[in-house]
Amino acid sequence: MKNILTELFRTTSDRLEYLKDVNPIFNVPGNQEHGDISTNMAMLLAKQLKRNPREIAGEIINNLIIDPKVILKVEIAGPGFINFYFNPEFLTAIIPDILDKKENFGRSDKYKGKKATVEFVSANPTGPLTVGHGRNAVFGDTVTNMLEWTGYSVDREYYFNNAGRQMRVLGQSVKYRYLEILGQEEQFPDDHYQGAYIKDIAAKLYTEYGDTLENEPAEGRFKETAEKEIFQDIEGTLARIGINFQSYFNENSLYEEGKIKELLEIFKQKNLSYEKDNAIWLKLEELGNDKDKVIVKSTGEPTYRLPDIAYHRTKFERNYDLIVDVFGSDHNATYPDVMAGLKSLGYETQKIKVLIHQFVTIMDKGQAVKMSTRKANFITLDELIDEVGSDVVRYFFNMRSIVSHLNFDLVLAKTQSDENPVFYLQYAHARVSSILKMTKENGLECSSENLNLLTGAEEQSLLKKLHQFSAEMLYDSENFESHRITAYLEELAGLFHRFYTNCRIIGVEKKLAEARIALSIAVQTVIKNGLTVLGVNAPDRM
RNA sequence: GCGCCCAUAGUUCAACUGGAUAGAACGUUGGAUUCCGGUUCCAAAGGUUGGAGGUUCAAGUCCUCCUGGGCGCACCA
Repeated sequence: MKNILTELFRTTSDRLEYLKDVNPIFNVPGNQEHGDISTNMAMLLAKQLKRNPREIAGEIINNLIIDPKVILKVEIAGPGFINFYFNPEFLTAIIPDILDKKENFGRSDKYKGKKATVEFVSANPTGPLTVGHGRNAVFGDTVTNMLEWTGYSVDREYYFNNAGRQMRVLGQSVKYRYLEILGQEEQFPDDHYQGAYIKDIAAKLYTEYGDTLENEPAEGRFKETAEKEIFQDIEGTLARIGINFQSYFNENSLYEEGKIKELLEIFKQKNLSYEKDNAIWLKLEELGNDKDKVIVKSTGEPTYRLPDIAYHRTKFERNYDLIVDVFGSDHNATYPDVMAGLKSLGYETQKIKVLIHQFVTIMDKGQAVKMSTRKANFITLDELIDEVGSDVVRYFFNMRSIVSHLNFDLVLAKTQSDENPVFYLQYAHARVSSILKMTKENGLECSSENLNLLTGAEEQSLLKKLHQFSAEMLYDSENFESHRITAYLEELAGLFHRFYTNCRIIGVEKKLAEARIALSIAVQTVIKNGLTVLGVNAPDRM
């Protein structure tokens, strides 16, 4: 509907000069009395033209060439809104469109030919994924789906570092546990990884090698085995919620390919770095940030900033049109340094979109579940999936805007009733399948022949909602807001249940029944497409 | 102390470049259903949008200050 109006105003701007300067915004009013679509543009123009908004609105309406088959009525309301009412017959045209496009309905080719990369999860292999990683993983994957839905070709990328202090500690932790098995009880250091998975890895090494590793360094087989095992575990967990990465980018490769050295050289040549106290500093203050930061420690080891900048350089070199980074809020202070560094090198940093999500609190019976990674009393993502299943995990993590904290209610997540929105949605989808089965037994088919019979209030509301789907998907994708999809789907499912309660299919006249079947299938298709983008299953029976 | 984010109904959250009477779900209370799935539907009650100023024809939304919370302030990542 919005597209039609946009086109209408574009042609009208030939006659009204001032329409050329305004970007028309169309809204779906919350109140039905305000029409199907409304625009506030007359009010916006009022200021720059210094004229009465209602007068401008009248002038605009007089210049619109309206096809009565499409738009039934246009009116001026309130301080100067222009409200459009669509022709019910036009609204039904969405049904054959949906039935025709099926699983592709709602896609757009706006960004066809564009390439994007989405970096997410990016947890180093020091332990199993936590629920915090879960939000990152699900959101990142959904963003990828949304981008694909608008035409982008997208790579999912997982960036990790298997060198450095964290990993050394990991190897040592495993060795401690291994020596414990050999009977050498030593004080397990407080700052080492205490999770049970460390003991499992140590036990596995013992089973395989007996006591022959006693004198091996922690850096060797202990660390390597731990990394391998943990990565397998992480990949397994991600696969359970339908996430598969196209690429795992190892920080190490930046060193091996000389990218770090090269970057350091460039900073030096451009006079963006300097030496002080035996370390190399990046002139971030000069670049508009808080203060200068160390990029190479006095020990000769780079800090995370240098490889991070080098890593993002490779993203530019790989010619992505859009570079998305999904981070937890604990990273909110680190990325500005990286951005400043890249900008100083002349990269178009506006291509980078950093999405910061807030943390997750697990609520069980009204109580927040306390979590500490070191003490290993955190809930792993795997355990959460065991508890509630993949669909609920994916849906709940997508349900809220990433800027707000997420309360994950375990009790609610486990209930299979209307309290749980996932089941409400999946039920609506399954219900259509059930209807189709029943109607078939009654000799009824799906038909788009008599859609003009769909004039009831419930039917009209559903049709209008279906019209919004494509625009909603595009908007959500462009704004990286997957939670709006869940809100849309819940509204659609609600309208469907209402329709179903009030509009019978079996027992009414055949033409009407078959039109209603077509509408039901259209609704089912849209629910399924929305759920697919969210990564949630749409079952035919429950 | 400094930086980023947040504060909306009893609870969890929406509110589309600032728009019309701030919406929904759950919970609560009351009701419907001889039905194509009782995992459904309808209705009611529930709000000074944390507080105080400001900008605007119009502010939950923008600006300033205050209060309360999350995250971060390393030659860790």
